[in-house]
Order: sequence, then structure tokens, then C-alpha cells
Amino acid sequence: MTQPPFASQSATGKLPAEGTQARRFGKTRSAQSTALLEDYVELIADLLDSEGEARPTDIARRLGVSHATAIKAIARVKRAGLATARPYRGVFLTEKGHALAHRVRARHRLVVDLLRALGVPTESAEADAEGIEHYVSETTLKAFAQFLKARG
Amino acid sequence: MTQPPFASQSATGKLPAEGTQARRFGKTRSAQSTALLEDYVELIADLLDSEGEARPTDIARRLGVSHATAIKAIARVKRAGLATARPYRGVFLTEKGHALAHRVRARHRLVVDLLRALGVPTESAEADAEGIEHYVSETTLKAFAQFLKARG
DNA sequence: GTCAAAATGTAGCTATAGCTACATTTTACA
DNA sequence: TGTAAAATGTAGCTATAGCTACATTTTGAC
Repeated sequence: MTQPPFASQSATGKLPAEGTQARRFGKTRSAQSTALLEDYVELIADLLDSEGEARPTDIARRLGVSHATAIKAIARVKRAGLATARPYRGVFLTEKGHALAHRVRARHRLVVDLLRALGVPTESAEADAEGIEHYVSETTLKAFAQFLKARG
Repeated sequence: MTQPPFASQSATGKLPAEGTQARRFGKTRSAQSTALLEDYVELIADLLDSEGEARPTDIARRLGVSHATAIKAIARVKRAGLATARPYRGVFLTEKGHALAHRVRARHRLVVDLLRALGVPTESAEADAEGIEHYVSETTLKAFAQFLKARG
């Protein structure tokens, strides 16, 4: 990692209250556990739309993991009630899975649009959004939407 | 593994090229592995500044994890060459650790400042930044700084 | 229809990150 | 100074996420 270009003026060096900080980190950790589910559900939805089916091998290739890893993750997605799959048949989303995919897609687009509005090149915006999107709260999403609306 | 005949990725244009998408996800995954190191290093630096020492119990309490979990993580931080610690003595940062802490702090402040500039309430900005900051590329950071500078 | 290749599934390994329970060392104070 | 409490460290459990290697099922070419 390299040096960020600027330091801001709002540095106080003060730690937040213990409980507050612990709550924040805890939230961040639980967000990590849902990030994978969200990535899989979004990709399954995309594949269903564009290919008509979502196969483990395609999912694995898209995510850059082995098919064994993908199959295990798909099992988790199924356990979470987001998808269904029968052996040697494709993966399908449940109602709940479709709903999540819809939310995740909208959020992804909003994050990408915001980054681009701030002058981030499309490639970087898409790449960074992949990580960022899982950690953006509803409150922050609303602020993003407001900002984009305000500036046309 | 060959491409199935129907799996042309230009079908809808919704999905990025396979390799591109796999690279993005891979990057996101490796960012996750460094996120924990960054969190610990930043907190150790903060504690060293404000308390004069960084003790495992304090670190654990701040992060909202058990002290055993913190000690294991500290071992990882040491293995990464970012900190030193002798049994029953506090944790200290190496040169490398200090440098990382500095970069991580600057990045954190920049992300918080940007969110606030976009109208996100301070509480949400601080909380979301905790997750977001680990996934913001240098390119995006530069865009953030530029945007903040432009609007004074 | 057979049979090999591709896809899918399973087993078992590593490493991380969390936990509780227990052991050890320091520290504080009566 | 002794001893109990606090802090620290260790052991061992769960679960996730990755991998390779191998087994099974489906598919497709002939």
C-alpha cells in the first residue's frame, strides 16, 4: 500500500467510547459474513438472466475460485434459504434470494454511480464497489441517492 | 474446462468479462485478509498514543472480542512484521507497523470526511467507514481528496 | 448404445476468526 | 511479604473459505 494523497483536517486522535467502537467492529464483522452470500446471490441472478441457468462451474469461474469452493458456498446459500439446487441440476433463487439479489443490485449500481460522480474512473469504480457495497448502511445509501439526485 | 457453446458473455452485456470479474473478486478477498491486520495496527497505534501502552485486554475490549481472540490476532500481526510483543508486556509497533498505521489513519479520515461531505451523519459515517476503508483503492482515494479539495 | 470427457459432488487438508475453559504470570493491597 | 485478583497466555472446539485429489453422474460424439 502507498501513501494516500492527502490527510484531512478533521483528525482529533481521540478514540470513540469503548462500547461504540466495539459495536462498530462487530457490525463490520457480521457484514463480512453476509458479503459472500450477497456476492453469490447477485452472480446467480445475473447468470440466470443472461444464460438462463446458473451452473456451479460458471459461478466458480466468474468468482475465480475452484468449483469445490463454489459448491460449498452454494450449500451455504441454500442453507440460508436464498437458493435451491438439486444434484447435477442448476442453482435457482428462492423468493427471498430474488429479493436479496434485487436489493444488492440496486445498491451496487448506486455505489458505482456515486464513485463515478466523484470522478473515479469506471474500472476502479466497478472494482472498488465490489468490496465497498457490502459495508454501506441504509443511511449512507440514502445520502448517496440524495447527492446524485441533487447534482442531476 | 472449456466454454459451453451458449455461455457467450456478450449475451446481455450485464456481466463483465470473466477474467475481469474473477480478478475483482480475488482482490476483494485478499483485501479482507489485510483488513484485520489494519484494524489491529490502527487500534494499537491509537492506544499507544492515548494510553502510552497497548495491552491485549484493552485491544480485545475495544474490538468487542474475547482476549483470546485478540491475542491470536496479535500473533498474526507480529508474524506480519508489524508489531512486537514479549509475554506479559504490551504490544508495540515496528517501523513497518507505524507506517501502516499512518496510512490507515489518513485513509480512514479521508473516507469519513467524504461521507460527511455527502451528507452522511457523523455516526453513520464513522461506522460505515470502518468497513469501507479497507476496500478503497488509491485511485478512488485520490478522487475523494480531489472532490473534497474542490468543494473547499 | 457405448464410453470418454466434462461437470458435479465429496473428502480431507490448511488457515483464519471466533468462542469457552483452564493455566500461568503480574500486580495490587492488606 | 503473601496472596488473591487481574491480566495474559494456551488448548481445543466450531464454522468459514480456500485448495487439491478423487469419485460419481451427465452429456455428447461416434
